[in-house]
Amino acid sequence: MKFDDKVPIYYQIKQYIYREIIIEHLKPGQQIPAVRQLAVTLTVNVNTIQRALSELIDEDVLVSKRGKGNFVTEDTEVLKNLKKRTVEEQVNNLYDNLTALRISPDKMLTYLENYINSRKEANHD
Amino acid sequence: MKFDDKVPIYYQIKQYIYREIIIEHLKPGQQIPAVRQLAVTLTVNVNTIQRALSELIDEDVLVSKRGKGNFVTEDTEVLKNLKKRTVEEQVNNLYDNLTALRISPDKMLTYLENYINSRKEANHD
Amino acid sequence: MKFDDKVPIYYQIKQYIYREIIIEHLKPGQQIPAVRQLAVTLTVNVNTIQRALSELIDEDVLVSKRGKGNFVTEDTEVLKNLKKRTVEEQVNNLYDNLTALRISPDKMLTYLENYINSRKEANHD
Amino acid sequence: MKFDDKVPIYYQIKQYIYREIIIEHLKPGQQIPAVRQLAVTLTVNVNTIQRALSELIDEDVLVSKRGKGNFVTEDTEVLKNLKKRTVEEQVNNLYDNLTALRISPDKMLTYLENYINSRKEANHD
DNA sequence: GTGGTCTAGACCACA
DNA sequence: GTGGTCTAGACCACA
Repeated sequence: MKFDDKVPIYYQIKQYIYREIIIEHLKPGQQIPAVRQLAVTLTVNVNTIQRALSELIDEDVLVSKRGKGNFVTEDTEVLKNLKKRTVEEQVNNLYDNLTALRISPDKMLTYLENYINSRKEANHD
Repeated sequence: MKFDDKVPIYYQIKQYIYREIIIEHLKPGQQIPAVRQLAVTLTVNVNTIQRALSELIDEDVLVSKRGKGNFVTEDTEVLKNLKKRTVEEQVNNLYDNLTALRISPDKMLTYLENYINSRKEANHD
Repeated sequence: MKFDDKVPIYYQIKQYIYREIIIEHLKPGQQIPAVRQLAVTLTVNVNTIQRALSELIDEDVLVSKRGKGNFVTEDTEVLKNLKKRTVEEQVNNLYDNLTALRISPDKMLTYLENYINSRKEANHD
Repeated sequence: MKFDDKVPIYYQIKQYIYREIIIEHLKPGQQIPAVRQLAVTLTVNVNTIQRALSELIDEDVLVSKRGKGNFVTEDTEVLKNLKKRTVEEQVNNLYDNLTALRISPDKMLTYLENYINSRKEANHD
């Protein structure tokens, strides 16, 4: 996995796990890979993984069982919020950043449409 | 100014200056505030400002004139690209992040529309 | 049983057994539940129970009889000390911790009285 | 400083800093010793200090200023709660633990009084 | 085997 | 100088 060196790695790992849960690569109640396994997969130090996980545990997204491993929560409320919060954050971000560039909401939609179309074409190559 | 403590401050200052130029708060050829002035305005250390500026000079967005100060470039090519690149980056970001969440382009547009509408209502309060 | 995850579980199990003996849920000379039974009751691994028990045996609080099981000691001296030591530890703890907060002995008593009264009221709900 | 090896060191450091703030060895708004200084004073690794501090920052008990250092909060609300919460926790603890030993509230008070008296005498030696 | 904690040491952003 | 992050490696509690 490639990391953006402008943002802490542990933070990017959190985002990665959010995504894996949201798209149900990691299902509710499922055990996530062992800390040492993740460290290898993501080519990152065990402590960095630990830091990400311990924040996810604090947020009740993961549940830690002593000596057994870490598991995705089964709390559907938490899971629903997770998706909602994550998507909203993205959209909110775009909106704020483009507004700061004095781009009107209408233009934002146009930009996004155009971008989507350009990607479609690119995929036809 | 508030900074996100997950991203280097000098980097956020660069973004800030990009914005000021794009929305023409800082016009082509205009002298930008003195380093010490910026440091006070942004409540940030002089070294941090320097780092941001020197990268902007490397990118030809700013031009440094010995003993006079720093100026926004007058190269219209650079300026046009600056805006285009900045906007595209934002849209690209949203697209990639929502795609990673398995959200279709159509749904992205819907999310953005809904968000825009919710903001309009909020502003009527 | 719920465990405080800041303290080793085997240690908390020791405390639990001390309590059961002090309040005579486990009587002098009585056989205590089998290791596997305790493991189920406390939802804890057998090894963890073993570790707690072997320390209790070392302390002469429990007596192990080959092939028969583990028994509460009948040594009244040991039992009397057990209670005394356990209570004293608690009181000593409170005293030390509050003294470290510069709270006078008089105030400690007041705090305890107030707390007891607040609990009484809570129980009337 | 001596640490109890039954409880994580970072946790004991948190308690230590709570105490220092409550007894105003560390005053509101005051800068606390540098991380590396604390590491030396408490003969503990820098990372262990960091872990304790970052939790205290999360709890708004400390405020971190980039490149400057860490400071005791000036939020009087937080500080008042800190003392209240800390004392209550202690008393609550004693109450629960002695109740589990089937000791009545009245007896608790007697035990505490006796203990206080025994300490007074000890000090006369 | 699994996670939790700690250490020694390094490098970086920021003041 | 000050804190934040990361690494390599160790040891321990628990399953």
